[in-house]
Amino acid sequence: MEPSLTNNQKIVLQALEDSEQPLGAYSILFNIEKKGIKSPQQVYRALDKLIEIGAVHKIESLNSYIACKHKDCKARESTSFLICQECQKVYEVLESDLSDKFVKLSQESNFKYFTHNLEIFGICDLCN
Amino acid sequence: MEPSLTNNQKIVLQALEDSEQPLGAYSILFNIEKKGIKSPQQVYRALDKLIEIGAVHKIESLNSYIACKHKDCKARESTSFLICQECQKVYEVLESDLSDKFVKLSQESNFKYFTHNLEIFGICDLCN
DNA sequence: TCTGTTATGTTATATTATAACGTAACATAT
DNA sequence: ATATGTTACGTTATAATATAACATAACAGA
Repeated sequence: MEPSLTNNQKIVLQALEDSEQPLGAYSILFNIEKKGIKSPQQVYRALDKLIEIGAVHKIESLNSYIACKHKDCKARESTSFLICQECQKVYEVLESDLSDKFVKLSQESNFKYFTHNLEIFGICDLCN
Repeated sequence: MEPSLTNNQKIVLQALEDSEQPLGAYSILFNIEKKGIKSPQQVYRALDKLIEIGAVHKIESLNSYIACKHKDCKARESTSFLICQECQKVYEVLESDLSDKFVKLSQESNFKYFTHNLEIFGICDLCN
């Protein structure tokens, strides 16, 4: 079942969905001040929840956030991205065999795999 | 040929080498204040250079840094880590076929691979 | 209605990172 | 040896990212 979003969460999510690029928290805040959101806290709280339910992912190396384009995304914790260094767009990769690969890789070090974060940088189709 | 390090760079690198866990920049600063390092700038500058020559890597999701244990590390840009959620230790993975895998993965989206950052979270051998 | 839980608003502060400026150290070309 | 370019250094200030802490509101279920 779909979790219902609060007003603030909807506003933050909408801001991310309207953006081609990932947005930082303060950039989101700036975009939605006209809608009554006044403090970083409100943004970060909404982001926390949206990330928890998989509607938003964080790009760690950019300290930025994107709306997930996939319905009911399973990437609550593990995420894989292609990040274009030219246009800044982020493409989420959904490859279940990636996790398999990482499980195996981990095992070689007797490491118990839980989650992963993969960020691939390069040039996207459109910019090439 | 080995690039020679300046005094500040040596001090920062030593702090990281002495640590079992990755350290944040301000944590490094705290550790080496007694050696005359007084400002974040000095730490960040040293880190920039150390990262550039491959002696130090940044763990993006932790905003922290580790000394590379490999001689003349080739991971100037692409890095792969196993991060233990129990003891916080970070193990660097050197698998050249990872890059190959990511190149192929990228190609499927007509994306031109440059570099990557992989962070795998789980439990290490010692903590298991 | 009481109570527990979740969301909200708000102020303040912590944490991480860079900008900007002036000076020093040093290599090397004249 | 000195002028010049480059790299490093020291220092102060500030930007950018994220969380703490506290009071209040909204709401569901016992």
